[in-house]
Amino acid sequence: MTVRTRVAPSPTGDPHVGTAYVALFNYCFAKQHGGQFLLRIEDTDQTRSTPESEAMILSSLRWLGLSWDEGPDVGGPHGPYRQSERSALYARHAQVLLDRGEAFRCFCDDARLSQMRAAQQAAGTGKLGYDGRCLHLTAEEVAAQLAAGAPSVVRLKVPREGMCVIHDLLRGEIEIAWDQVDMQVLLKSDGMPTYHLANVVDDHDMEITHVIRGEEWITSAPKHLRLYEAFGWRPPQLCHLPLLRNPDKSKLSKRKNPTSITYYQRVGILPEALLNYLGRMAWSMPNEEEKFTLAQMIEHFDLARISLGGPIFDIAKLNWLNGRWLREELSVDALAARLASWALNAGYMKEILPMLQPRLERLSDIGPFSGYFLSGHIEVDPALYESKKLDAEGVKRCLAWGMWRLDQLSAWTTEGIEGALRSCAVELDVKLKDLLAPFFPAITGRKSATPIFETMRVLGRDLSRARLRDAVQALGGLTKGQEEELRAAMRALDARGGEEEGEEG
RNA sequence: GGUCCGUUCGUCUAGUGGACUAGGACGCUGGCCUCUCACGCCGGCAACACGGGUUCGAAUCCCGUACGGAUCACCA
Repeated sequence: MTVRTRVAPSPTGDPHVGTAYVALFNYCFAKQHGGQFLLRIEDTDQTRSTPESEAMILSSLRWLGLSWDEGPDVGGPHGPYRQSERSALYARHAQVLLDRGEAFRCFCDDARLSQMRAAQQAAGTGKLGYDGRCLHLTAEEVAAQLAAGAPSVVRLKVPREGMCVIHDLLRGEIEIAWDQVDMQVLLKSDGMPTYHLANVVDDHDMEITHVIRGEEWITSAPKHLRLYEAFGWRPPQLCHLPLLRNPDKSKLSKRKNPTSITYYQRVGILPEALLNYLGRMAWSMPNEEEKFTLAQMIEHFDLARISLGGPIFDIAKLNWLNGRWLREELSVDALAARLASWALNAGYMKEILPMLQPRLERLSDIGPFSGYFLSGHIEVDPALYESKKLDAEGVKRCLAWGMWRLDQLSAWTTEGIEGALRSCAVELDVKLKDLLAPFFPAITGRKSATPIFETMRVLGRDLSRARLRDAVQALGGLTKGQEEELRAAMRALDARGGEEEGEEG
């Protein structure tokens, strides 16, 4: 049996380092066993998935040097590799489950479900999850509802007693009582599958032998095992990797740490070094060498060398490792070539020069003027943030509010940035000029500079965000209370709420 | 809160019952090298969460406690 592993990112945001981390381990495991590694796009969430995000994920993983034997761009015998193109397959399989009595139609709407949850919460018995109301519908009742055009979902039947035993390659046997497992929705009312159904159907169809994914999936493993059983399929080996953490130990998130691969690319981390560092997360070479290539990692890879405590993503150590790669592996020629492909090239010059040209008196002015277009982080000088119109708290509020509004932008364009910041000024009831004042030092390190919207656009979302965050932090940061208050105010302003990124593993 | 997973220096980790006076690396720090800085080299600080067992012997095995994390969606 050939080993086949996969990484299955959801194209709902920036390419996440966690995705690369999980991809790396899957890749090494497969390659070491002479097997295949595939890439599958889990875009069943129609409202959040975007083609731009998918493209960035693919190019980021390629940039790192990871390649896949089968995937949406390279094809393969088990395609398509994009779940949105496989809908018919899931609907068919949901029907099989319905026919076998392993699943049931459910007509409960949002209102009833939230009412049910509220009641369960109030009862405080600790028993949560779908109460099984539609489980008792007769075939006639279901047919009648369907005929009447009532929207419905398909839910999985789950035993109400007994234990589910998960065999985890890293942790041994994990037992979870079936009554802790919800009767998961498999097919949404829009006809799309949920992650759980699509994942199981695809892993089986694509002959995945080992599912190596993040620890966050442990508690839904019983649902997956139940599905394999219901279909009569043999489940793959499961292996749950420890999660990458923020310095405060919580799951790595962009609110607290840069998480986008493109950020690390932008600040000048070499792909080899980032991959190397990710390989050092929870794993070590037998000889404890810190620096190694992908080929060396494959050669020595061993699941037994994975430690289970969640590693904190430490940028200081990543920087040190990157420095070693820079000075130990690159000749001056090679370094020059790297710098050229990074930013010291005509393409990038042509992006920033239109902003610079009107401000130049001598060619040499390019030095002081272009510094912030090439730097990573900017040193924060509090004096530059002093404002006649706003107090220190007001300045921080402008920066934080603007940063969050910018986060909500789906496309990072000059117009989008301008629009977002203009509405911030209205929302905070300050003049645009006063709102923007602290953005100049935060983004460029100067009180005045090139046009801020276009400058931020060129710098990119990740770096702009990181610099804004640095500024807020260096100005004393927001207290938990202030942050909560501000976020609440923002939530109140827009009834809806956009939230954090998520990805498979 | 229920369930599950985890716990070795601040951080990444080595360690799979005796070789542990717990090793390496980042960071911090003292020094050397040196026109400065960086690199490099030498040194220092710093950890087995706690309590019970099992054993001749426990960082390593078992139980409990504490702490941390994840998860409880028609998101993945």
